[in-house]
Amino acid sequence: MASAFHPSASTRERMIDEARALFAERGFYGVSIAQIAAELGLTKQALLHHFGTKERLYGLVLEQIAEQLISLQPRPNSASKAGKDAEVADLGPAQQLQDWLTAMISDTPLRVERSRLLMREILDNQVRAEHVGSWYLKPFLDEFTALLRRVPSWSCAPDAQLQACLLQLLGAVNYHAVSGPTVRGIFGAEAAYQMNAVFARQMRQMVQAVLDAGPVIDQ
Amino acid sequence: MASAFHPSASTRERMIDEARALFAERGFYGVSIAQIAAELGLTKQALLHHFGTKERLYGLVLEQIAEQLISLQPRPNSASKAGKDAEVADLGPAQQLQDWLTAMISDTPLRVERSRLLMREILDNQVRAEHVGSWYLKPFLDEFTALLRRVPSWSCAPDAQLQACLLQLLGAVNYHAVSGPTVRGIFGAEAAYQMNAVFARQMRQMVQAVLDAGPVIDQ
DNA sequence: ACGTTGACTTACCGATCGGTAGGTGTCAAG
DNA sequence: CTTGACACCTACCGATCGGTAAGTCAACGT
Repeated sequence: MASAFHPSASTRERMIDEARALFAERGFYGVSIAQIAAELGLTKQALLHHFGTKERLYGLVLEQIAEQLISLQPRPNSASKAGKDAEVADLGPAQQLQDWLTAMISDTPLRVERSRLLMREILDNQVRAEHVGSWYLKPFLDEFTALLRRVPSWSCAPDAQLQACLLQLLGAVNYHAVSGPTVRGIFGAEAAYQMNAVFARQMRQMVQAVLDAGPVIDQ
Repeated sequence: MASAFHPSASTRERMIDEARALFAERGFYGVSIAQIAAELGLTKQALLHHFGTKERLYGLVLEQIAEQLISLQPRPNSASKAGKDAEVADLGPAQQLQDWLTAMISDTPLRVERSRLLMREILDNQVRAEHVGSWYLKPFLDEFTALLRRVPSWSCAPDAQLQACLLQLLGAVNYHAVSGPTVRGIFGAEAAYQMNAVFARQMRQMVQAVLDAGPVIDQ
């Protein structure tokens, strides 16, 4: 098994990368597998050979994203290491959550793609969920919920409130990256640049405000 | 011109209504004009007869939405009327903005459709903007910006900051309606119901926090 | 009675969709 | 040298896409 030399794994990755870029830009129905393949200098049958169906390719893209988002979390679990992990564990869960959300808005192209896909998936899910069994992004949201539950003022709130709060925060955070290119198109690059410089701090203020406010007391 | 009896105008409206519902649910590329027509008991050629192209139909849907969103604004302009308009004028622009955003989250099906379309348009715009001249929703955003500029603490901020702030707020507000059905699908109707009860107040807190914070000072 | 207009139809068009069938070429193991 | 696995190909499928052409049909003004 000298598959380390074999370029096949790398091709698979290139396929998923290109699929992610195009799905993010145009949406599931807005891209054909032939277009994805053409971008790679291949035919659509090469894609179908590796993934079987367009739906499965899309699913793999989303699963990869969920993993990436989870990996952005400041990790306190494997606290066996040493100093730095101990520090992370010492941070309050509220701060960890802040850091996690902040880590999501580093303005890399990859991050923009992730946000766009996240948003699109939430928009399209109810339609496509009828054809697909489970939701690709649920593991990520579950992990996220567990962290918020460790915030003292939120620990007693029902699950629904935690999820509502997190979806709201995620929406706000992702919306930034999503609206970026559109803003650039409408108002020009200069305005977009200024807005980008502002967004990060503004978003952090918002997250702080929501977390501080705590859950709404059920009347 | 006894077109009051003629059902044609009504048919046009029915077409736009159905188009809005389906575009909101599945996106521009996710629906065909034949599907829209089938839902109305017509053929796709009936739609093409009225609107020429799919793109134009979509554009009319968005223009109608922009008008509706603008009309949700508490109106201080035509302050010639009497008492109630005077009251509205007396409300600070910050409160007007709050009210406007709040008015957007009344949980009607129409409102959910509007939010979904708004979000989809922001996602798709950069792709489709290459084929279409201008942006259908710009009038709405302009009106919105003008109102924020009348808030004292924001009046001196550059346009870019106002637009950034508004896009952020709009995103948060609309995200609520958009994520609703997905949440319902994932966590069940009961959780979704609880979350819905929470969202309105949470959103208002967030808006308040962002408005109070004021623009970020350019360093 | 006649012509016009507008709503809506059937009948198409070429292009493209996702997916299947059946290859070809390469490479490594036996 | 053969065999099998794998990556990727051409060729093709039926369905559907947005859009065009040429009508049919009822209601209208004259």
